[in-house]
Amino acid sequence: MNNDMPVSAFNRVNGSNGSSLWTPTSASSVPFILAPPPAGTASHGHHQHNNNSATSTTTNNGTSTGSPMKVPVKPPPLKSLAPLSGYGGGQTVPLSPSGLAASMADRLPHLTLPFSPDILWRYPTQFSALTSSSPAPGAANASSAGHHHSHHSQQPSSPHLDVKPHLPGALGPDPRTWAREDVVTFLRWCEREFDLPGLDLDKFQMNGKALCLLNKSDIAERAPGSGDVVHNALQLLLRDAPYTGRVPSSPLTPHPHTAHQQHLLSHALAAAAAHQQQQQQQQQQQNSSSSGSNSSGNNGGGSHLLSPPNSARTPTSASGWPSANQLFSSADFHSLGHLIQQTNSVTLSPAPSVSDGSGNSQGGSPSHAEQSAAAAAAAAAMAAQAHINFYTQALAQAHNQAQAAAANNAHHHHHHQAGSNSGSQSDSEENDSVQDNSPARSPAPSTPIHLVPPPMSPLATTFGSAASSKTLDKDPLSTTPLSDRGGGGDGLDSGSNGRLLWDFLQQLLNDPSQRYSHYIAWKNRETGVFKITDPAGLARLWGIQKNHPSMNYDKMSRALRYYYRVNILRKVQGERHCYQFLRNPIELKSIKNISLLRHQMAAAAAAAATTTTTSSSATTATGSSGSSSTASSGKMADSTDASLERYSPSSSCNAPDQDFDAEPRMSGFANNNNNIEQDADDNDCEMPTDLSMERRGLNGTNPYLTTIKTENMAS
DNA sequence: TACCCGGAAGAGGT
DNA sequence: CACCTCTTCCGGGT
Repeated sequence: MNNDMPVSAFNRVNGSNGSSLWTPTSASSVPFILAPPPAGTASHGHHQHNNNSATSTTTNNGTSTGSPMKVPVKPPPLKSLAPLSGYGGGQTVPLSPSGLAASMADRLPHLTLPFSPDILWRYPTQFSALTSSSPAPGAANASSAGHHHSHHSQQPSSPHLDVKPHLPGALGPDPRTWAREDVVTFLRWCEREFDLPGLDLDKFQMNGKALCLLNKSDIAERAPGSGDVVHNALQLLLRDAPYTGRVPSSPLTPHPHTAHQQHLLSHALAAAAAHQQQQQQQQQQQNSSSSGSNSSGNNGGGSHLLSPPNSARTPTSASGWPSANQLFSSADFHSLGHLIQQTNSVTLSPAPSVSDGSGNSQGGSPSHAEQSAAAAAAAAAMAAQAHINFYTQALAQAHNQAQAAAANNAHHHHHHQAGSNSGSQSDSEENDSVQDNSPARSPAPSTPIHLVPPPMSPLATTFGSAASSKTLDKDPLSTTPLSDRGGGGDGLDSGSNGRLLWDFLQQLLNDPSQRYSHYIAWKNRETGVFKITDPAGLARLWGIQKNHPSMNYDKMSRALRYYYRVNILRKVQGERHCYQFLRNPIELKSIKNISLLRHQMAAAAAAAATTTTTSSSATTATGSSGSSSTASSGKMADSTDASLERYSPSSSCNAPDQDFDAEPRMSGFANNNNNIEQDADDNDCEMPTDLSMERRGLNGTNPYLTTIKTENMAS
């Protein structure tokens, strides 16, 4: 039985045509690279029977007989590129095994995409236009958000936003050198550029240096509703500030603080983008009235939204982010971090068992977490907006270039087709990539893919998502394989970059050159429905990516099933190897970012906590609700709850749904926009957050889910 | 048979 | 050390 999501869940908005919707690519960004398969990749095999227990033992070593070898060595096979991945990136390019090393190096330098796909991903709407080819007016904005990318060849310094160029000429490049008047000038500029509500300049009677010392929350206090934007803009300036004693952080090598901030920013941006989109949509709606879908895709189009399952839910509107906006207004902006915590990210954790205390989570209290999340999102949105403005042009340009490149490549690819495998690839664009071409491997050509890293730097720079933050300067490629990389250098997100299965799939699906279409392809991008055309081959690629040579479709599909409970994916019933993404790119991105952040924060918190006492204080801190707080360390209490609820156990999500096809849903989708309001609650499913399901009880879950699921529960 | 489902235990990374 | 995201196995269903 599948249950898929709650029926209602599906709504999605489509945008106009969808092109844009999912388009963008991957999620994240990260390009990942697949290295050639280790020589022996085995495909599967093994099964050891032993159950788990055995397995464990097995682990690495191949000890266990059966088991295979898991990675005999950790091959370096894949590597993902870094983080920048996150956003940055770009595109990936397939490499052929053979050429990897060399190619990597080469590639790095120029990544193909001018801009990272992320942008698209994040700001589909805007891009849609772009994508579609026409530069959309609104579209322009997107750029910044995405960040990264933009410049092809050159490194953009920070792709993200370059605020500088837009600043009043009077302002010096380094905020730290600003006088009071400059601060005022800057703030006024922010008001104009970002349409901020109105800043109380009296609260910013300080010089630039002092302003720079304010943290996000400080600024937020002084500028409710706009603090994040101001802060983000300021951080951008700081980041790029040439002089100062500070380290200039290059995008690539951000320094810690910066990185962290950027990280946060990236989240914010993503949210912001969403927010912006929503606003746009709302406006459009208002204007057009309720036509509902948007017609053209204008920029704002709301296209793309996949909303999650519950229809109601997602207010997401085009933007995908649900409520953010709503909340936004009122919202308090806490620090993003705080928000994030509350928010919960998505986690795929184990099943829920706990009941949540709340019971309704959503209903009642969802609030904090949600609100905060919303607030965060909103803040982010604002920031994003700003960025967007900045970058719009850049993006458009980038986009065009990208397209051009794509065109070039076009020849290569083969699309699916059979044989192909091909790979060919292009070098051109992507750079060199090598592609491999390879030989065929089994079913699919298997070639390993290489995904090229993103343009790197860009992302790295700023926002890049979490990931980006870290950066990898080095060459990602060379760096380690995913797994390995973790620690060291970049690390960023390890979590993300291609490391997350859904992210990986998104990247393959959105490969501009369609190089992986014989492994996996969209059936309906607008609705997020895709088909795994070569299960074995895809599993192999995934195995390579994760360094699990024994990966097979069975295992990979198990991983996919974990996404059901989180409402990231659902199975399209009746069609083999056919699944559907339940969240739009923006949401996914957010999930990813939130997840990363949360992770980081949790770690930090844990560390701190250990030192201090966790107990009391912790609770308060975390939860607004304060309720459970149970496990301190664990997830954040409140959020958790909330999240849990939301995600309640798998069952919850899964509703019996029926058909899926894209179509049906689509329509639903459209609705979303409208829904925005209500949904705060709905979020449940939607936002995401947390995948984790910790074992929380199902019960509490949100009503929404609950109802839906009832049945499932049974199981 | 092949796919699909989800529980359980654990690995590995952060 | 806790958490996250799978990975590995498995029994059961379609």
